[in-house]
Amino acid sequence: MTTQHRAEETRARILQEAAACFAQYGYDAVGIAEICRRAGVTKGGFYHHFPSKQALFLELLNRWLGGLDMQMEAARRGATTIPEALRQMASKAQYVFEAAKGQIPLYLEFWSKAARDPVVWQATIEPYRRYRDVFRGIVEAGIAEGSLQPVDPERAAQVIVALAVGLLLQGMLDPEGANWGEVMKEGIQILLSGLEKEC
Amino acid sequence: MTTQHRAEETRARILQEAAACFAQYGYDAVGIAEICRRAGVTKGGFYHHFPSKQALFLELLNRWLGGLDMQMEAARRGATTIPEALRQMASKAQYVFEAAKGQIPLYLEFWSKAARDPVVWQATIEPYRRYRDVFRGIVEAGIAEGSLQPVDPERAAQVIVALAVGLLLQGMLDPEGANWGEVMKEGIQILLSGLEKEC
DNA sequence: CAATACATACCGACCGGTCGGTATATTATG
DNA sequence: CATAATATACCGACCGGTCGGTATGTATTG
Repeated sequence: MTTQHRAEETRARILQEAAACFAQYGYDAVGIAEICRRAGVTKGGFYHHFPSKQALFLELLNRWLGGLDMQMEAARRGATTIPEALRQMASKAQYVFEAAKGQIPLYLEFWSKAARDPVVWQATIEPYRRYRDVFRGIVEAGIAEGSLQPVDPERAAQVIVALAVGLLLQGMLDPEGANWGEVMKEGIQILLSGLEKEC
Repeated sequence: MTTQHRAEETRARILQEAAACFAQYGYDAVGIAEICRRAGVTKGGFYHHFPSKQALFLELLNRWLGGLDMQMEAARRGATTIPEALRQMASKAQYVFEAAKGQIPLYLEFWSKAARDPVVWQATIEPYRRYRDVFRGIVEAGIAEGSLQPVDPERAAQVIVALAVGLLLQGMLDPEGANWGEVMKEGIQILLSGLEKEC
């Protein structure tokens, strides 16, 4: 096996263990030493792969956001009408919830840091605005194709994003409190009842 | 001035400055020393009033939650029909957003800690479940009085809370990105369009 | 004088990051 | 093909500094 490949594996192990540590204890609470211990590397090895603790954190953030992007793209492409697309996204969300079970605290960690650190903020706010724009485009398309009522697309998009984010948070605080994927579908359903043109 | 009164003022100053510090820098990033400096007290003084940093944090949390309770109670009492009550709460939210402007990161800090610390979690989850129950009761009442469609009250309540929480988060990440109070009203409006019985 | 409300001085643990060094793989050279 | 030169991957001791918390002193008040 090439050293290059081995290095990639080490790097991946660090990322994986770091994600677990951050999710469990929080960014500040977990030290580099602990991550190194769990990943089977020493501090020297760690700082060979990452210039700082924050850089490691940012890489985790970007990987997560990249995954979300792909999920959303796929859901939209696979649908014919706009309400259909939204419903499919809601269904996808169920899978996201399932996959993200113990990791949601990590996402909360992202947001918490974003509120303070300008660099993290930039990395967070940019895709978040992208999502809002995507949904605004979707709502606009829905209005154009006549399947949605002529609401303010910007506002509607904000509401949709808010619903998704809010459910993520509830899922974090009370993971066993409900089938959050189902609640997401129900929520989108209620929103669509108010948005769809068919009364 | 009595010493008792002076002590209360010192205590209040510590709480106030601590809230500002936590909101600005985050729980972990700000040290006791900084809070003391800004409050014009020394460490000895601080630990005379609070047994620990976490105790201070919990007191701030409880004060915030208590305030929310009162706002919601008032909104419900002042309305005749259920949709009316929800709309009024949405309007109140606008005021909450305004008042909480720079403090929302602090609330995020609460949630972030709640995901980890069992004590903070208990203090957070309990009123949060209370809110969900309140909204479930409201939706049930709305169905009973015939102003809302017969949806699952539990789910509807979860959706409402999710919307509120999500908007809080958006308001934190991008305070100047929108008039979040207005978006809240719009969101409740859309939800009600889907929930109200009038088609 | 007793109790309250602070101030001062200090402790020990810990943490992010650095640095000199080593072992192994890769490449260049003769 | 052998070997020298270099780059990569990683080690682990160490450092400056910070932080939550404590022990003890002192001034004020009832």
